[in-house]
Formats: sequence, C-alpha cells, structure tokens
Amino acid sequence: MTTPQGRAGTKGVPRPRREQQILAAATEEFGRHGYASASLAAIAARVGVTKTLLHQYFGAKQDLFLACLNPVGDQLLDAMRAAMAEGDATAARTPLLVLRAIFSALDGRREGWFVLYDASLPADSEPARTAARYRTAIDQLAATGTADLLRATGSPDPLDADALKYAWRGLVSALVRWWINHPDQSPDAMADRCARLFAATGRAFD
Amino acid sequence: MTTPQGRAGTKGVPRPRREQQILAAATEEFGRHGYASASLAAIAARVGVTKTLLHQYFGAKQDLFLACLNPVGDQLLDAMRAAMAEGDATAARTPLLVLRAIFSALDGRREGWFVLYDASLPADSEPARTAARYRTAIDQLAATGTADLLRATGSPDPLDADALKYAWRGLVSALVRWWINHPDQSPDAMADRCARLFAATGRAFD
DNA sequence: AGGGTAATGTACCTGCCGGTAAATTAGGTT
DNA sequence: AACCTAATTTACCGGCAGGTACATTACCCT
Repeated sequence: MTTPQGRAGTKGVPRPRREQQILAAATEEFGRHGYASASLAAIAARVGVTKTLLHQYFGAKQDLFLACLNPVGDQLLDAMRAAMAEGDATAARTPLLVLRAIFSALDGRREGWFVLYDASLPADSEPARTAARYRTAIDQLAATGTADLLRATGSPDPLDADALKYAWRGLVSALVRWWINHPDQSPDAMADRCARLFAATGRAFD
Repeated sequence: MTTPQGRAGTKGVPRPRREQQILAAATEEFGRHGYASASLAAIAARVGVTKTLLHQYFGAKQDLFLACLNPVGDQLLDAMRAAMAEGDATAARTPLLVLRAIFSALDGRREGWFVLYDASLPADSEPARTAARYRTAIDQLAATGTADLLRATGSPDPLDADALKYAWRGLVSALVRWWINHPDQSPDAMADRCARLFAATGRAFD
C-alpha cells in the first residue's frame, strides 16, 4: 500500500537512493537555470520531497552544488585525459576523440556540463573556486591541444591560442546544449555528427 | 563645488545623460550576471544613484531590461543583415564578414550579446519573448548561412544544419566572451584574429 | 512487543530584493 | 524674490528563498 501523501515519516526510500535522486534533480536544475536562479524548493519538489531533506542530506545550497559538481568534474577530466592520451597529440582527430569522450562522460547527466560552466556562481565562494579549479584543469588540456594545432599551422601569437581555447570551449558548450534539446541522440551519434560537421566546415575554409 | 553625497536634489546631470549612463551600466550588469542574478541596487550603485531613480526613469526591472535589449538587438540585426547582403551568400568569407559586423555593432557595449542570449530570463515574460524574437530573427539569418555551407559540401541531414547553427552561435558567444576579457582589442583586430583562426583550423581538418 | 534510529514533514525565522510613497533640494522662469 | 518643476533621496512594504528547530512516522533489531 502506498504511503499517503503529506504525512511525515519514511516513504521506504533508502538514503543512498534518495541521495542519487536528489543529485540528479539538482544537477539538472542547476545546469538548466544556473546556481543563482535554481531554487531548493524546485529541486525538492521534483524529487517529491521537502526542502528540509536536502539540507539534512547535503547541507546548505553551496554544499549541494558541490555534491553535483564534483562527480561531473572528475568524470569529465578523466574522460578527457584518457581521450587525449589515446591519440598522439598532434593528430587532427584528437578533438573528435575528446568530443566523443565528453559526450560519453556526460550521458545521463548532460546538464552537468553547465554546472561546471555556470556563470552565476557567487564570487569568492567555495563553489566558484572548485568550478574554477576544474575549468582550469580542463583548459590546460585544451590549451595543449589548441597550441599543438596552431603550431602545426604556423600561428605563433599566444593570444590566438588563448582565443582558440575559448572558441573550442564555446563550441563544446553549444553542442552539448543542442544535445540536451535532442534527448534521443546517443553519445556516439553526437560524435559522428560532429565529425561530419568538422569535415564540412573544414572543407569550406581550406 | 561638488554636491555633497547623501543629499537629495539634482546633481546637475540632465535626464538623457543619466538615462544613457543607466542603460550602459544595466547592459553590463545584465550581460555579466544574467537577468535573474543582476540586482537593481548594484546597477544603481555603479551609476552613483539610487534604485528609485531606475524605477522612475525606466519602470520595473523587466522594462529596464527591455530598454537594454532593444537597441542591442536592433543594431545587431541590422549589422548582420548588411553583412550577409554584402558578400554573395555562398562565399566562404561570409561568416567572417558577419563576425566583423557583430564585433563592430557590439563595440562599446560588448556585454549586450549576453543580454540577448540570457538563459536566466523568467519564462513567459515580456523580456523572454522579445529576446526570443531577436534570436529567432538572427537564427534565421544564421540558418541560411549554415544551410548554404552544408549544401555546398553535401550533407543533407537537416539535424546537421540545426546543430551547426547552434555551434556557430556558441562559437560567436565564446569569441565575444574572450573579447570582453581583452578590452584593448579593437573590433577589427578581433575580426582579423578570427580569420587567422578559421584558416588554421580549416587547414587542420581539410 | 518495544525501543532506537532513519526518514520525513510542519512551522517558523531572516535577509535580500523588487517596488512604492513621500519628502527634499536645486535650477530655470516669471 | 517667489515658484514651479525636474532630479534625487529616505524610508518603508511585501514576497520569496535559504536555512533551522522540532515534531512525527515507519522500519529494524532484539
């Protein structure tokens, strides 16, 4: 028999399961609306639980955010490191390998990308610092990639490399956003699509 | 002699001038933090004025936002239309012409781009609808461009075209963001840099 | 059966932010 | 000199979201 709504007491959902539900909902909410606009009440409502439970399980809003951020950041970093080690650094297919790794790492929690790249984090806060650490680590990977690319094509301006790093990040963000709007697409299908697009645009600018 | 702080009365700044100051500050604040996180008090403080004056001059927060959004949107649309008319549609240099136009239109209010592409607008609000209108108009321009590009290189998948549209938008956003972080760069310098980068990456993917 | 503890809800406090009404001052006009 | 109007402030209200204290229920082990 189902527990009647609105009454206190356990609903039979064990803590680890609830925590996972909450993390999933929070990741989506934070990713969609950004930290500042996301509301704890909305996250709780999505899980079918009250605000209080979030605090009891994860602490303050910042702590909940960190609990969403850390796994996403770790998984992304690992995936990207593995992908960049796979192909030799100067190969033109490295970017596509990295993309495929990102899509795979993000599958099931696609909004996590925007948790990492949330611009609405309060400055001088733990979430902002942690996210910045992850971003720096990722950027460093991307920097070696873009630097290799530019060196191979002979453009020595360091500002160019920095701008290319930004562009690459923005490109990935846009692709992930498109992916979120097309939930039926598998990670591999996305990677294949990107390969097609890269090839097509590359041909146009040769 | 300067008017002592904290006292009421005119500071000798005529209304049109103040309105411009407020619009500039608001555009920057909205663009940096997003509509939801931007605070009227912060905007007022930046101008050296109180919150009340914003209301008196522009009405509610949404109205102030619209007052920031409309000029940016109009100017961007005009610039892009002109740029796309300039080069014949199928030319590979059209994207660069458009980019140059965007940078020029955005000079002096670079954060305006993110006013237009603010994800934190309250759904079902006038700002959201207006921004969506501008974005749709811009996207339609971009869509013809990307469709041309893909047709020229033989990729008939309509989803590919849609994804490429997203990617292009994300690319522009990233470049504008980089530009904001490098205030000394002129619009033309940015456009030249983009030309270099396009050429380099195009060569890598030929 | 009964107690301990995990799981959950109700009710409340608090601070920030958008918004408004009324007061205050300075400059141009008669 | 008096006054009207534009420019600006001070002081306040109300709502919403984060956060906390405490009450309540259900499962588990003995």
